Amino acid sequence: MALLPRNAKAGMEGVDKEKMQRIVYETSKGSKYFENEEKKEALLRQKIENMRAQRAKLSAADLSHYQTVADRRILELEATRDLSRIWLHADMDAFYAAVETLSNPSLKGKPMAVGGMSMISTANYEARRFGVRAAMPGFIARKLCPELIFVPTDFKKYTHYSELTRKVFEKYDPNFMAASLDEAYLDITEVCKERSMSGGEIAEELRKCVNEETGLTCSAGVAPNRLLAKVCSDINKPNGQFVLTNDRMAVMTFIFSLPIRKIGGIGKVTEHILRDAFGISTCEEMLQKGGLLCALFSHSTADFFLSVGLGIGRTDTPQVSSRKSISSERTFSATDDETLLYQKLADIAEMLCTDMKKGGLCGRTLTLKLKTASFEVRSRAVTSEKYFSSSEDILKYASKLLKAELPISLRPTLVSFQ
DNA sequence: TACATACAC
DNA sequence: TATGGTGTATGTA
Repeated sequence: MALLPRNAKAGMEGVDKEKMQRIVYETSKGSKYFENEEKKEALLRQKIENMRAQRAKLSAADLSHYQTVADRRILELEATRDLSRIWLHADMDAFYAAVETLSNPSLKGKPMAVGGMSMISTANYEARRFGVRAAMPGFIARKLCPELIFVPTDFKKYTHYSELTRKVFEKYDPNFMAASLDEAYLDITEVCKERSMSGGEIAEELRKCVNEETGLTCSAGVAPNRLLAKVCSDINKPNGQFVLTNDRMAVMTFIFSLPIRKIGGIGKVTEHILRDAFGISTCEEMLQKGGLLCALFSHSTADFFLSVGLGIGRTDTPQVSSRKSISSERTFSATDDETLLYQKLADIAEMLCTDMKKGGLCGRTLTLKLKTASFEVRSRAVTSEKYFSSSEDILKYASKLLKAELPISLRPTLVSFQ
């Protein structure tokens, strides 16, 4: 059985979820994609079995040792808790879909998705009631909702509206952090102080201002750190907000009942592992099983899990770091025609080169990413002594990597790291 | 460094 | 008919 869609959202009361899942399953079943997903799930189950076995091997002495490690680490993390800042996470509601509705008001009230038959970027709330989701292929969405209207993506438009929202964010925090076109983190500590307003009042005003400037709605979360603010912005979505006060007890009460999947950085796989190998579903259980986590995960991963259990997150504003990689990838229908594969490779190399020139970037490591006809993903890399940026160099290294993989039926991609 | 995974949007 | 593209982080060998 396939795993649940990754964003089974609220607002779905009175909806036949079983019927939706059956439609998704029936539509996917038997496809190459589906078979690959099953293979991946089998590997995950294997991994979970391995972790259970490792867990069972721990002696009483091991357990008490790791409990001590966890207890000490929890104290150290607690000492770093910072309740002095107020963070706001702003998240535009169904952003791409909302922008498209602004430019075509006849879409209002109708189920609509931005994207095409192979992939959907965003669905409006009317479409979500049918189970239509971001990252769902359009042909499945249409089975769920035959009336669904498809609108092609138009990034220029979304970038324009994104800039309008950022002009508003800037007024509340000149150093705000843009997380994507439709999300941002703002440290509103100073503006709250200067204007003697609460975080909630600032959030109300900011959302009103965003709406006046763009005609779009957003939701906001206000909390003592970014990790919590992000969780909070999802609680009263759409067009709502939620405030978590800067109080240790309030934070602990809030975080303890929270399902781990709500935390940014904990996805489908981690949720599955923690639940099936350790019986952890809530953040409180992260703390309770801290010893096991310290025994079986790396230092940094265990630290992350424990800090989640404590509701501790980043409160600093990191300076914008330079980017670490640039890539260009295209998926096309599978072929084993080598001439055609080299032609596709040359096209992608050209696109990558154009982007690198635009950004004034060059790289030393080139990674060729290959998607096989059966949806397996492989990557092959080379590092050269000197930096390169010309399409000839890119194609030279990429062709060499591709040649070593032939014959193969592919749908490729290109990545260059610097 | 090479490769695979996980995650976010 | 048909399951994306871009970037970051991390674990492991």
